[in-house]
Amino acid sequence: MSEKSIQILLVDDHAIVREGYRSLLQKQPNLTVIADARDAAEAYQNYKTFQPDVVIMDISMPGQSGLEAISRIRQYDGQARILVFSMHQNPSFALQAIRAGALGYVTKSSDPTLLIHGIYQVYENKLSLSPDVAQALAVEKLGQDKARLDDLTVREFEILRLLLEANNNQQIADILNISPKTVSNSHYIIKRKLDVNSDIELTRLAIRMKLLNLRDLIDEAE
Amino acid sequence: MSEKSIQILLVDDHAIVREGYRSLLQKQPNLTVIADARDAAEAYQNYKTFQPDVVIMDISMPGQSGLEAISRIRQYDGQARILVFSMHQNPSFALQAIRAGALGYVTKSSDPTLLIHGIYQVYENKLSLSPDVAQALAVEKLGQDKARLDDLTVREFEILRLLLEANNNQQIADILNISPKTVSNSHYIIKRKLDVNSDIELTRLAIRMKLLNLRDLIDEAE
DNA sequence: TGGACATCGGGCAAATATCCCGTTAACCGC
DNA sequence: GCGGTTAACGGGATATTTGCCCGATGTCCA
Repeated sequence: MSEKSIQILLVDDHAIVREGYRSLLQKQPNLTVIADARDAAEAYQNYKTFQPDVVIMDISMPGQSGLEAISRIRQYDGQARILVFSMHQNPSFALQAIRAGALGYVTKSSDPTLLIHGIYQVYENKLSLSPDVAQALAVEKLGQDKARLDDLTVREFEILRLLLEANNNQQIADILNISPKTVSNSHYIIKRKLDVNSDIELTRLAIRMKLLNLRDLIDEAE
Repeated sequence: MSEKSIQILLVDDHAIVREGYRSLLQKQPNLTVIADARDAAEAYQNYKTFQPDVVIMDISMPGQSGLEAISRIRQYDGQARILVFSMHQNPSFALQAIRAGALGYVTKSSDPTLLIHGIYQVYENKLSLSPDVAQALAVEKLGQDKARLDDLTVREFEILRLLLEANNNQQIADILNISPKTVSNSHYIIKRKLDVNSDIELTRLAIRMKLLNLRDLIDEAE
């Protein structure tokens, strides 16, 4: 055990979840939560201010996503150690998070000890994936449908996510601070890479790939 | 202030979130967490065992849903006071929860004080909705959402169905022996009648309305 | 230092969307 | 049968988007 405590920055948009982290992590003598943040911009600011050892990040946040925050933090500090703690078991999310610069990916439905373990792993610059995601990623290698999704760059994936939330090009441009023309170009590239000819096909594909959360779409319980 | 503490049963499948509840609620002198549960069956059992004053319930759980748990608990005890604490801002979820027998619905992104406030409200058998959901529900009432599909003519409905099967305008024109221009016009009218402004929104709406059979799209079960 | 990639956006022709309009035909109550 | 109503069809005109190209810049890495 090291004498020095690991300094942690928490990023999650839900107050109750931040509260849970704090309570859980405080039981670990070697872990100290020194700051938290509720969105990508605040995460970046607080990273610069507090220089934490490890960042714990939820990637499903409204507006600018966790992926964006990961990229920006890693751009500022190539040594930043980021552990994603996400509700998505979909391995494509994990893959994109790792590509954006995360070192770890643990699902929220995992046992809390896995989160603790992941923090120590990431602190030592080791990759850490929770078993469910690791297995899903392994299985996925065998499939071909998902391979196309993995052809997307991190940025394209981000734009796809925003498109699926029914933002138009201008809104996405505003969120990402880029030109609508770039969004439009990416939109086209995404469709070409995914081999679809229309937004309807794109949306159907996204549902099959579980990029779109059905629970958000469906009113009645099944 | 009452002398007696309010006894609470927590239901959530995420350990980290249960931890957050405990930490948050323990700070309130009048609230005591006497039990928790991680799924619908356990919630029902523990309700019978502990007879809590208020149940705090997450409705997005794997397997049997929170809505089901609400129904069963209310069937067992028509006086049960249940507060749903959910990540979904979609007012339809709130509506269904209330219909199932919940007395309150607070979103997880709300300020934590709203949860505390909601608990006291529900304890006194008062309805409690967080402002974001209340507003969304109100807006929905004014609207339109359900009957809009009925505004479509038979022909428009037919064209919509073909569009959703990922046919383009020319293919539909060939199938129906009409001009592509007519298909294009109908496509536009459909979007206007359904009040959407992109095909992505159109597809999402179609899924909500169950025009698109999810089973046709999704191979694996959730 | 050179090569592979990612990101960003301009250009431009082709296609489509959007909103208007008129025509035809069917149905319905009286 | 006769107005009234509504559905179906599709042309015209313009605004907007799409599809595909291109080059500029930045980053990572061997």
